[in-house]
Amino acid sequence: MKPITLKDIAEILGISVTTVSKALKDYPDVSKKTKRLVRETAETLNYKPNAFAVNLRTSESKTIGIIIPEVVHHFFSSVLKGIVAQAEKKGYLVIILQSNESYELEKKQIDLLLNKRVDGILMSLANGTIHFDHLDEILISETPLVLFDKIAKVVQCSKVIINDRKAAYNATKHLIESGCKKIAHFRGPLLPQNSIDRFLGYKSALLEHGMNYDPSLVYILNDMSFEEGVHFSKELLKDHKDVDGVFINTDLVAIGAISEFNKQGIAIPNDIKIVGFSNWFMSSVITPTLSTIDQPGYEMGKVAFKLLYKEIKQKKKKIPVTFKTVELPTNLVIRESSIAEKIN
Amino acid sequence: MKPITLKDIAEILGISVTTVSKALKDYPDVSKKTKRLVRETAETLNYKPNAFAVNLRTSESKTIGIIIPEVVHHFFSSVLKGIVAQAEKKGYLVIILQSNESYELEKKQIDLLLNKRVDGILMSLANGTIHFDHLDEILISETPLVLFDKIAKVVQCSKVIINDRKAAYNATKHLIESGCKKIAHFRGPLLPQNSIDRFLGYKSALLEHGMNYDPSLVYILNDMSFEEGVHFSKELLKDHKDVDGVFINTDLVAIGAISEFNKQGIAIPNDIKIVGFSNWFMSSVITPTLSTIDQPGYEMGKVAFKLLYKEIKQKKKKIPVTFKTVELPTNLVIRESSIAEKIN
DNA sequence: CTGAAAGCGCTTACAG
DNA sequence: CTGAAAGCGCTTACAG
Repeated sequence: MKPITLKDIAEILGISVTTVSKALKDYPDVSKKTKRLVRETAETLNYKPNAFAVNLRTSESKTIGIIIPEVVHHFFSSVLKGIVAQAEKKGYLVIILQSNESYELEKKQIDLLLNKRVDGILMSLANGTIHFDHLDEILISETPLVLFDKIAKVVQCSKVIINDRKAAYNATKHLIESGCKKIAHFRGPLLPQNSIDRFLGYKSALLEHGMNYDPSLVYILNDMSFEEGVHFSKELLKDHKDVDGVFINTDLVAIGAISEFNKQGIAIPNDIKIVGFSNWFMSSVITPTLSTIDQPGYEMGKVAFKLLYKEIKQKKKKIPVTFKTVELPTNLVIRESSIAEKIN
Repeated sequence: MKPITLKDIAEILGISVTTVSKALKDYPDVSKKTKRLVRETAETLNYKPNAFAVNLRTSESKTIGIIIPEVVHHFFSSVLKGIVAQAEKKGYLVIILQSNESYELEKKQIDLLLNKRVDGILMSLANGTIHFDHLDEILISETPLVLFDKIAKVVQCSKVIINDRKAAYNATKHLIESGCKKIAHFRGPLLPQNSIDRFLGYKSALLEHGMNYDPSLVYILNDMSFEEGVHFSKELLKDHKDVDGVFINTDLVAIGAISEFNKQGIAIPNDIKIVGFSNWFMSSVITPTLSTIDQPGYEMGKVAFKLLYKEIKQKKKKIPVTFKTVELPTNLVIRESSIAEKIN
């Protein structure tokens, strides 16, 4: 069954393709009668404009691309959900690609999206990404780009972030105020900005509260898994028997830690207090419930798309684009794992 | 900066657009010298074929669409990951849409994909989907369609499923063999085929092992959340004090149940045994670890794409398509939550 | 109010 | 081995 075209409708009604096209797009210079006729016919035949032709004519695809490090991940899938929901509202479709934390893949995927001529790109960078020439390609092609969460400060584009440093500072400060004297940190890999920032927040909270900063209390994680939470908790207990607080880079790892501490009979929060990061729903549900930093994934996706959408519109109208960095608020959620001991 | 076109290259080299096009596509009837020249120039200018024009000419977009009920969900995001990975290998990009379990949204999204003229569609149906005329639209448009996991048996297309009934049968049988005398079931909503099938498997396992089927032991869940697991565990303990086993539709709910049983001091597996469904990674990590049915999400995504890809190729070659239903094996994973009591 | 014509950037059957 | 020409299905500036 060949799809119906404008030409088909034009022939049936004995009018020109031009008029059919204009009638369907409700141009003011077409008579009401013709419009009605055209619309009825289009309806009856179930006419659908050929998107390929429209794309070619208008040079836009009404499609954007998103590259994230990992799809099976609570935070990123929340962001994805926010993006897709918002995009659909504005008539945009979303192509999803995942870099698996690899620079090489990320680079290749940018090429794929650029070749596809998407109207815009949304990205959160891979841990393996150390230089950013591949992002320059996006900028050179004048494709609007918005980075979120795992960003590169040097890249000239709009960004949506949280203040990782401040959030980590608050988490650590909260541990101090709950009475912790020796606070460890399970941090992410060395490269990504957010694990650097969280580490810096941790460190400055210690120093500003007159506490020692001891590098041996900082453990560098790799894949940020539950298993790493278990493993490094064991290490921590071996290395520092008197540790009484941990600030952990992400909830999944923190839940691994809780599970290990529970197993070893270390009482949380009495022996050791824990604060995680991300507010994964499991953290409100584990025993003990986990204090954490609420990181608004869905909201971040929504805002990132909105920024991108605005840039796409501006580009179309040839208005010069000014880049914006939106910082979303985070929130320290205090639960059982970090409450101060009751005074006996 | 205007993108480079074939015409640009042709003009620079003083040859025709035809020859440039053929040279780049390595047609045999172009001289080696011309090919080399064209390629070098294309390389230097960073030529990228205009995908819109190629789409229009070839009537294919090298893009497929996927509609799933929910992105933020371990099983579906695993499927999505499998699809995206496999599609990328074959040069296809994936548009992601989510129905939020709503028939209306699902219908609208099918229209979006059809209007976009994707080369194929992959779907897992919403719980709210009761009739399937919207799927007929896909078939009428002759767009290849593969359903996975939440399918409709009556729809004429390829499918990737697990044998929910058999898996549920095995889960329940395992509870019986572990010594349970009174086994409850937390099932999913009434409509989706997979919650029906799992219920039927539960029921037939009981009957075939000479046990009573008592409808009051079957609880119908709605959103299959952790909270529902907590809630219905409370109900269950109120209604049936002597229950000693539960087969639960999905791990998240089962983990809610475990958490509530733990809280009430009901010993798992000694007082009550539990088997879940899906093998979410948390189930291997909770205390006690949860027995469950391993449901291969990533694999399902891979297979679904492969089927779709084959149909896309066949359609292109005008080979008539025969629909296939692939049933992926599941696996009962026995952990602490269901082991038989030791004989004292 | 209507329509002929050009053009978006490719691909490919055909001629030479 | 090379190229002129047609055509994919639209949109839109322009003429009448």
